[in-house]
Parts: sequence; structure tokens; C-alpha cells
Amino acid sequence: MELSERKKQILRAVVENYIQTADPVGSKAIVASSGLKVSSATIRNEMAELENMGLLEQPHTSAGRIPSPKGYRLYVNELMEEHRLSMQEARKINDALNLKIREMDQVMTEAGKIISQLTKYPTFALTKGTKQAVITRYDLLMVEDNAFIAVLMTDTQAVKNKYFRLPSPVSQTQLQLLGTLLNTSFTGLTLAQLQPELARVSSHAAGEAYGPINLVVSFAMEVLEELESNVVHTAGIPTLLAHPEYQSLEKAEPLMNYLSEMGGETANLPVVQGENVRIVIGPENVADELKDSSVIMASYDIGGGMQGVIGVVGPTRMDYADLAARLSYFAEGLSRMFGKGEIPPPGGDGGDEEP
Amino acid sequence: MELSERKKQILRAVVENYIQTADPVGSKAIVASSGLKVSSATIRNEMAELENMGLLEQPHTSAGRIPSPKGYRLYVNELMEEHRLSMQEARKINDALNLKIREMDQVMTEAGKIISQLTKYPTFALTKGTKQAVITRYDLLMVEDNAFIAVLMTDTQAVKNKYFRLPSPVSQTQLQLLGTLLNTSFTGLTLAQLQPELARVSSHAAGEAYGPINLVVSFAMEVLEELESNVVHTAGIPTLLAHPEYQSLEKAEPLMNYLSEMGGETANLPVVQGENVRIVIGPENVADELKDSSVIMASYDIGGGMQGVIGVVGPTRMDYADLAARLSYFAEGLSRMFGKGEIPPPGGDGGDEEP
DNA sequence: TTTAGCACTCAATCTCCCTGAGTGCTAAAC
DNA sequence: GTTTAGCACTCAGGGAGATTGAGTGCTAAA
Repeated sequence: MELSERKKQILRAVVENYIQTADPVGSKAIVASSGLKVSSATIRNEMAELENMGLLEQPHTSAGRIPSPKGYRLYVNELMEEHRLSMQEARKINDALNLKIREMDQVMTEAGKIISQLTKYPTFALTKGTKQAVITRYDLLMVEDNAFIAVLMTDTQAVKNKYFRLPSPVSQTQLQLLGTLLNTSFTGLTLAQLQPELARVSSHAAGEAYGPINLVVSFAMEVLEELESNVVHTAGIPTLLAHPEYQSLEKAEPLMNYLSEMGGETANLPVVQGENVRIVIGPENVADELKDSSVIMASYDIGGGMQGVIGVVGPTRMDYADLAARLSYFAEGLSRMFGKGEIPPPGGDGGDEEP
Repeated sequence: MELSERKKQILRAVVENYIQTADPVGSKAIVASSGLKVSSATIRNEMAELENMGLLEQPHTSAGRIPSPKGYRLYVNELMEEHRLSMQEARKINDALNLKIREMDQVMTEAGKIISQLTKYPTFALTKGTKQAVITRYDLLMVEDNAFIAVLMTDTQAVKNKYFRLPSPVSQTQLQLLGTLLNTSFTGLTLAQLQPELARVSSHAAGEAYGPINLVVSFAMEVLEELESNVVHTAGIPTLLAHPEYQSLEKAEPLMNYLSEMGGETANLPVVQGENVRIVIGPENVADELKDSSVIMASYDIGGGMQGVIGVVGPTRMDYADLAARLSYFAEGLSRMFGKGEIPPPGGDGGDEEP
């Protein structure tokens, strides 16, 4: 099913026209915009054939044509030109990346907000562990004689802490002993391995030490659980309403609810690794709520076996080229940022390293 | 301007009818629902007077009456009955409070989500410091010879950490020295006081030590800044669309955008301390976007001079009694939770304290 | 002071009609 | 065989009445 050059030009013209105007594209408009030296009648004949092939469709008999999902797919795969970001776009994104960020979680949330502001579409962001995380180190800091702070480090470079208050006082030496025990017996273990190990050790351990151990190991398990669970952050959901395809509430509400409830849940999105940018068009989506919408997402490396995914959701009539370019640029920026292990210099405010 | 008993009954009937049906309330409906032994004509006369007083209004001549903001205000102040939560409502909230939570920030976010699910209204949540926080303690944990973790504690019991990588190796003793310096010179200072102190110390300190000090103190400043900034978390924004007053996009969109953009920004809401539940009706709101909506919020104590506020936003026709009851119950639960300093027992899974 | 009765008002809804953009088809031209 | 001009046809969108019905205000009697 190879398309003639002219059919390709017409398809491209329909897609690009429709992306801009959101109105069905008529034969005359094609003549005007495509630069083809034929009459509108010829275009009509060609469009009729494109419709038979399932690449275009008509909302009703006397309207122009709009691209079908299949048409979008062909456009994205073969016809779309690589988009370049303008300098100022790129600068905007660079500026956005130079924010004060500390925790992975915050990065996700912030990144989503920025992308949403930039694109005027709702975004979602999530992290995906490619392997199971383990705790590499425990530090216990005495606060008062019945309170301490546990600081945990994982092999993914995450550091988490928690404040513990105990029912009875503990001495500094007891705490040190506890720390040694934790570091020897409870490091390098996955979430699933921690529970049985806790049971094993508790049978040996002195009765007194067991309480605090249980507390800290439970905390360790929570931390690992959190790292492994793909919590989804969403942002900018109301931006949907600015787009004509979501002007009617019946269309907008289910999708908005879907996005809103997606937040916090484990991701159910078909995130494929390896690819940089991935475009899922209309009915290609698994979720019913997304059947009339498209999703564009980019993944980036966080290091330590973690991968981040950030994407935008919008009508099938999105500017795929533009969005794909922005997302992949942003994702590259994030990869770079995490790759360096440190945040790029904030620019101003004195040097960090020289006296 | 004292109202007759009958007028009060009529006003109450209008408000409560309208809260349920969202339709203007006619004189016959009042006769049916209020139990008053008079005819609809009498009610009409009374309602005309209530309208003159500014307590009721008519969307158009031939419609029933709806409460004016002033009418709602009177209802809330004088006529509203204290609402009791049903046992299962209370249990739901209690269950919701028994979640795994670690960081204040997470508590806010989670609490918002829960309330939104419970009430079907959008929620916002924020914390408010009643005084300026200070760092009480620094701990530096060596990771590798050119990397360490700084753990900071504040007087509000918050513990924050950050992983630092250095351009050149540091010895354990250097790190200890650094820790001592930090703990002696940079504790007990407010955000504003840290900057000049950093300048003062840096002139004395050995050149080598300055780099890491600068890093850690900058981090401390970020932490304090974050604690003092009232970041607002929002949840459940799309639930707005389920309510008849936001069926038209022109009404819904500005409010949704307002709420969405409020997230992350410093709060601009008139949060008054001391009161438990606060109700702001329609035009009483300062923000233009809220002039047609009402806000119900409850505050709770977090301890350490921090106060949390959680609220819902909805049409002026909200069930004030019901929502106020739920919010205040929830807020009490949170206060209790923070007051204990520990999370209530998760129920199951073995005891924490006994061997 | 209350009630019954009646004329009046007005949002909401429906129907009908018109308009215009755009199509498909046919027959002629290239 | 391909392209073009011409024409009849279709149909969403929008505006102009017409209809409905809930609810009111007012008046006169109880």
C-alpha cells in the first residue's frame, strides 16, 4: 500500500491544517495551502481514495476531512519533519531546569508543572525502577535519650530519614550496637528479603533491641516500597479545557477524572523502555478514557537503575512534531542533570567550590 | 433587624432545599417541606420581605428564590444545626488517617486527596509557620572520601538531608571539624540571619573549609525557606465538574485554573488562626475567581509552631453543616496524630514495643 | 392577617427554516 | 487515462418564533 507522492502531500496538508485550525479541512483549503497545481476537484478525488484507505475521515457528509488515527500514525511515522526548537524555547527549558531541587519526587512534580506550562497540555510524570532497590547503609543519630533519627541510603543514591521516639530510653552504646546490627544484617536486601530476615534475626536478638530494629527495618521497607511503586504525578489538568475538542463537558470530564485519579496510582501506561520519545495515538491507547486522545512521552535516565518518564496528554490533533521535540529536549536535560549527580550551577550568588 | 421565627424557618427551608436540589425554591415547595401550616401565598409574602432584606434573591421574575450570600451567612451563623457524622463516616476518616506517612509534605498531599474523595469537592492544603524556623542541629555522614550526607534538624522537628559531592577529597577529621563549626555557628539562626553569619564566618575560616560550609549552609537556607513558604497542595480539581453550577465551561474554567495555579504558589487565602472551622461565602472571598464560590477550611496543629490548613472549595450552595463537620473531625484527627508525635498503630503486623 | 384566584412573566425547549461550506458525480477537455 | 468545470445534494449551525410551565405579585374576600 504505497502512497503516491501527491497523496502524501495531501495527507500532510490535511494533518497540518487540522492541527492548526481544529476545523475539518476542505478541498479548496488544500489547494491554497499545499502548493499543488491541481484543481479542488482533483483533490476531492484523491481525498475520497485516502478516505477509502482509512487515512482520512469525514465528521459528516458535507464537511471537510480530518485525519483518522491511522492517518496520524502514518504522518508521525513517515511524513512528520523533525522539529527544531527555537533558541528562546531552548533557553526557557534550560532556565526551568535550573531550579532548586532536592528530592527525586520533587523533580518529578516540578518537571511536570514546567512541561504543562510550556505546552498548555496536562502532563504526567513517573519513575520506573529497572531493578529492585536495596538499602546500602544505615546511620542512627541520637537526639534525646528516647529519640533518634535513622538515615538510610539506597543503592539508587536516595537518602531518606525518619525521626523515631521510643517508649524507653536507649544509651549511645545501645544505639551503636543497633546500627552495627542493621548494617551487617539488613543491607543489600530487597524488599521481599527483608521480612524473613527480620524474623530470623529477631529470634536471636536480645529482647530489648528488637523493638527499635523492627521500627527501623519497617521504615526501610516503606522506603523500598515507595521507590518501587510508580507513583504518578499529574499537573495542569485544567489546561485541557482550553482546547476545542474538550469544550463539551461530556468529553472533558471523563478524561480529567481519569488523569486526576491516575495521580498517586501505580502507572498503567504502556511505558516502553529504550525508545526516547513515544507517541500513542487515539485508539492505540489501552485505557478507554484515552481512546480519543493522544499521549506523547519521553523517558530519561535518572541513574542508579531508575528511569523517569514524562508525558503530555491531549487531543489526537496535537502538534506531534513540536511536542516530541520539546519533550525530548527536556528529557535530555533531565538525564544530563542526573548524570552529573549534581544540579547545574544556579548562576549568581557566589561560587560553590572556590574560596 | 430581628427575624420572626417564621421567617427564619422559611429561610432555613430555602437554604436546605436549595442545597439539595440546586434549583430555585418556590413557595409551594416550602409549604411542602417546612411543615408550616400556612398557604403558599403567605409564604410568598414572607419571601418578598426576605428578599427586600437582601437574604434571598430571584434569578429571574418567574423563578423561585435562592439564598443570597448574605442569606447563607445568616444561615451559617445562626440557623445551621451542628451536624453529626455517621459512625461509618467517622470510621472512613479514621481509616484514612491510618496511612503510612512520613513527611509533613506527604501528609498535606494525602490529606487533601482523602478529603477530596470524601467530599467530592476540590481541596487545598497548606502549612503555615507561626514563627520562623531555625536549624537546631547538623550531622555530617561520610559516604566516600569526596562525598557526604548532611542531615539537618529544625526546631519544628523536621529532619532533612542532602547528598553532597565534593570536587576534592575530605578526611573524616575535616568533616568532624566542619560539623562542629556548623553546630556552633549556624544553629538557632533564622533564614535572614544565616546569610550575614555565613559572610562573617567565611572571612575567618580556613580557605579549604569554606566550600563545604557554603554548600551546607545554602542547603540549610533552602530548608528554612521551604518551611516558611506556604506551598499549597491541591487535589480533586475535576470534581468541580460534577456539580451543576460548574456545568458551563465559562464558569468552571477560571476557577479550575485558579485552583490549579494556586498549587505551588504561596497562599493568598485569608487564613485566620484560632478558629477551628472557617466559612467564607461567595463575595466575602478576596480572590475574584472565588466570588461565586464558597470556601470551608479547618486548621489543625502540627506542633513545633506549625499550623496546617485544609479546605474545600465549591459552589455557594454547599452543605455547610455537613462539610464543616467532616473537616473539623478530620482536622482534629490530624492534630491528634501530630500531637502524639507518632502515627497511630497501623493495626496488625505485630507490636512495636514489646519483645 | 391569611387565603384563594387570576393575570402576568420569563427561562427553557422545541420546531422550522435558512445559509453556506463542502461533497460526489457526470460530462467535457486535455 | 487524467484532470477540470459544473451542478445537484447534504447537513451542521444558528436564528426566529411558538409553546410550555413553574412561579410570582396583586387584589379582594374570609
